[in-house]
Parts: sequence; C-alpha cells; structure tokens
Amino acid sequence: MHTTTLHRPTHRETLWELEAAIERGDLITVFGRCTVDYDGRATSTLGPGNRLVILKPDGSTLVHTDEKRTPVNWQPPGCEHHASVRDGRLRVRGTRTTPDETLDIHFEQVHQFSALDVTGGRDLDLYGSEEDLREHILDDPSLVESGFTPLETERESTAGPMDIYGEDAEGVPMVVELKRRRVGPSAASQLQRYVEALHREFGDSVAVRGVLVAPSVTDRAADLLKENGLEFVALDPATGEPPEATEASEEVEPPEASEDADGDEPKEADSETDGSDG
Amino acid sequence: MHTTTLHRPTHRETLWELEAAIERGDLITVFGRCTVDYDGRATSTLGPGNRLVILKPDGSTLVHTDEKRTPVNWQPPGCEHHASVRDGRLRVRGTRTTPDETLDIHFEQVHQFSALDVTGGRDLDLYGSEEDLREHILDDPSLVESGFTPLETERESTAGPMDIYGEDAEGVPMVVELKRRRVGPSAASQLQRYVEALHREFGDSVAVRGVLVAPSVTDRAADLLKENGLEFVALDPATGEPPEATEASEEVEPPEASEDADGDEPKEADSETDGSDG
DNA sequence: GCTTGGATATCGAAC
DNA sequence: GTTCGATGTCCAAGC
Repeated sequence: MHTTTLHRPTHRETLWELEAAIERGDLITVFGRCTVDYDGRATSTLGPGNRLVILKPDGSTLVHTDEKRTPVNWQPPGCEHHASVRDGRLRVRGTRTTPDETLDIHFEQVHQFSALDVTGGRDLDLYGSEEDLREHILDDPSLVESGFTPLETERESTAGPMDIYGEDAEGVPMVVELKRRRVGPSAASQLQRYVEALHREFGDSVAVRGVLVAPSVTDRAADLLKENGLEFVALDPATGEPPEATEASEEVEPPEASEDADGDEPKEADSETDGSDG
Repeated sequence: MHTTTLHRPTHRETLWELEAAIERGDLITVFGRCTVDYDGRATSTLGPGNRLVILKPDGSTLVHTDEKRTPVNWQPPGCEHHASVRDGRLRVRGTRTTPDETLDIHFEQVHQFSALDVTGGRDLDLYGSEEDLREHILDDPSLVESGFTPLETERESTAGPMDIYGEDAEGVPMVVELKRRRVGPSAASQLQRYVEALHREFGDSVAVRGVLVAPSVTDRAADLLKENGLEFVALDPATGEPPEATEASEEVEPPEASEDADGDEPKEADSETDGSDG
C-alpha cells in the first residue's frame, strides 16, 4: 500500500509524478482549476473551475464538480492517458478509438495530486435484479399463473430473445417479459414486439399470450397493454411475491365484453390490476 | 481555496475532519480499505478492498474501484451523510428517501482523507444532441424530405409527445422521431406507438406517415420499420447532413427492381391499408 | 410527487 | 467487432 500526494505542486512536479503513477497503474486524482474539452460522439466545452479529476489504470477518466452523481465530463475504460505541459498549463489528454474520442483537461493550477494503489475485490454481490425475478418464477411458475409451464429462457425470435417462453394450462404459447421495476410504455411495446414475432412465426390463427411481470405499471403502459390484448402480473423482484398491499387489490373487475371479437382471445387481459400508488 | 488532507489518520481524526468538512460543504474523498453494503431498490454487498470514496455536498456518494467509469456503489444527490466510529471501524452512512435507500461504508483503515473546496462553473456547453438535430431540421425541413412542413414539436398524443409533427407536400400528417445515434428496435417501436396513436386520433381512414431520423439503423430495426410501413432518413445530429459516404447510398429510394412485391410503398402512407392488429 | 424519454448513457452477453 | 437489452441506470422537463 502506497500513496503519493503533492500539495500545490508545480506543473513540472505534477507531470513527473503523473507519468510515474500511470506507469505504476495507480488510480490518480488531480484537484485543480481547469477547463475541459471533449470531442467524440458529441462535442462539449467546460469553462474554468475547480474540479476533481480521476484517472483510472483501465483508462477510465472522470471529471467531477461538486454536484451530481454523473461526472460533468468523462471517458469510458480503454482510453490512453497522456500528460504534458504547454503554454504554462498542464494538459491531461485521454484518447480512445471506436469511436474516436478525445478528452482534454487543461489545468491552470493544481491544488492537490494523489496517486493511490487501489486493490481488492471489485465484484459486487447484488440481489433484486431481473435475473432474480426470473429465478423466482422458474422455481415456482404458478407465481405467473396456475398451470404456467416455462419451456425456454432467452428464446430467440425475429424481434430478439424473450425472457421466458412457455405455455399456459391450455397449451397456449406465452411470452413473459420481466422487469425489476415499475414499467412504462416502452416495456409494453417490447412485449408487443415479441408477441407479433410469434404471430408471424406461428401464423395469425395461433393464439399467443403476452404477459408482463413487474412490481407495477404506469397508467399509460396499462392502456397500451390493454389495447394490444396483453396481460400484467404484479411481482416483486426481491421476494418473488406480489408487492405489498396488492393481495387485496388483485383482480379488479375486468371490463365486460371487449370489442375485439376475434374469437381466439386467450384470456381476459386484466392489465388494470395495478394502476395504484402512482 | 482550501484543502485539508490527512495521511493515515486515526478513525477519530477522520471523524472529526469529516464532520467539519460536511458542515463546510466541501467535497470529500476518503481512500481506504473498506466494505460496502447497500439496501434500497436492490441489495448488495462488497467485500473488503481499497477504494476511493467521494462524498459531495449535494449528498451524492460514489465508491470507486480501480476499474470502470461507473462506481461500484453509489448514492444519487439528496442523501444525508453521517459518520461514526463503531467497533473500531469508521462507518460512513448515506441515507435518502423516495425510495428509502441506505449505503453503508465501513472502513477498516483510512489511507488518505481530503476535503476540497470545489467551486466554479459546472454548466457544460454541449453540441451534437438530439435537440441539435431537431434544430437543424426546423431550420431546413427539406433535410427530412422536400415539401415537409413541421407544424409542432413535442405534440401530445395518447402515446406521449412526438419529436416533430408535421405534414408532407401532399398534406399527409407525419410523425418524425429523432435519434442522435444509430437506432435499434426500440426506436422503431416508439415511432410505431406514435403512429398508432394518431390513427386512433384521426381514424384509420386517414393516412399517417412515420419517419425515423437518425445517423443509421440496425438490420432488425430496419425490418421492423418496413413491417410497419415506417420510413427512415439518415442524418447526423452534429452536421444535420447525411453521414459520411451516405451521399451515394440513397435512403428512401430503393434499387429499381425490388423483389418486394407487396406494393408496399412508404410514400403512399399505406399504414391504414395494412390494418395491423397492433 | 410521478411520468416520460434522452444520454458522450455504461455495461455485459450473445452472435 | 456489432447488436441488444438491463441498469440500484441518472437526469431534466412536464404535469
């Protein structure tokens, strides 16, 4: 464990230590008054101010102000760091390819420089993701519906891979799309794409059900589901159970006859079970 | 401009300076060996290791390893920071509400503590966004198509606000969806939602055209557009012109003898003849 | 406060 | 390498 710290160093001192730290593979922080110019997928400039700059040994670059979780400027991993002193300023440049991008940081003054030996585990153990929700359902498919039988995960279609493909108690094909949090219109569209792909695959005469599984759904998404004859089941990704206070509110009276008189409608799409607690 | 730095401080020393720095509204960095526990929208644990922790005066919290642009753990702005010493460890806790979330960082040892007075501009001047693409088109609507007339931006519909609403030379309503980068299936679905909303609004007998404007499109998205009778125009958000080497590759104009014998001509705005069930 | 969609999104997995 | 969807996405604007 080593750390190197310079206080109000000259640019030459900073340059020297910077190059050594990059060589060592340290994580570097530079606090100072600087301007920032970015050119790549977009273009940006940032006027002078005191910021915290972080250079990681994997090439990541972060420029942080005193606000927000998101850096005001950055470079993802894979970029190359190079420092130089020009016109009385310290320039730190990060460049990468695919796409070609350049981030230039010009320091008027460096208040503090540190080189840190960052080691140790970086693998997070996380729980409550969409994958956890999927495992809950595969463990107990009746969470989706009594009689549901999962047949395949990541089943391919012309619209892309489906989260869970299976069939209901009657043998009707079902597409299940999982979301770990409250869903909006885009999730409803995504499910609709998969259902349409199966219709093209099987022919329109074959009934296909689409079920969205998530803790809750917005009103507009519920409308979209209903318009497309899709269904919704409320489940929490962490517990695999219906979210709190939903047990009594389920099966809110589905509307009587839908005007869609195809004859092959698989089941009532009671998508408005949620709609609550917006 | 002031900075406070401690090297290998005791937990008590760190605690003292930490509380003072939070009070002052400084940006704080703590480098040390720690574990991290998060509980909120999901749950996570991170085993011991040396990491760089950043506490911002707006409540943002970042835990960085030596890799990736994204922090391994974090808290967005608005959380409250509190530090304490327990069981020989320094605990830094960030809590927030809506949703309820807690981030706990337990330091076994602090290698370096810094409190920084981060000031100065934080407003980025950025160019090349979707908004810039929109301005290019509003300046010169023929970029989309000769005769195109924008009538409204952010026009509301039951499917949400459309980027640009207008009409073509024949007076046929057009929805234009803008993307600053290469688009995939979701953008095609989004455009389709808007077109469907206008069909419901105007009645299926009224033709409506949907046009996606982006630098390029993936194969699958192109298929989706075609299936739904939607169109694509290639434009670069920064220049407002067709992307490089696209001059010769005609966008809308298909090669003379297309094997597609559907009679599917986008210009005829044939969405209503298709009667898509979606 | 919730909803919606953009972002220099980043990231990872499948192809 | 590209494509695609998840993310504790974050974030701003609108309501």
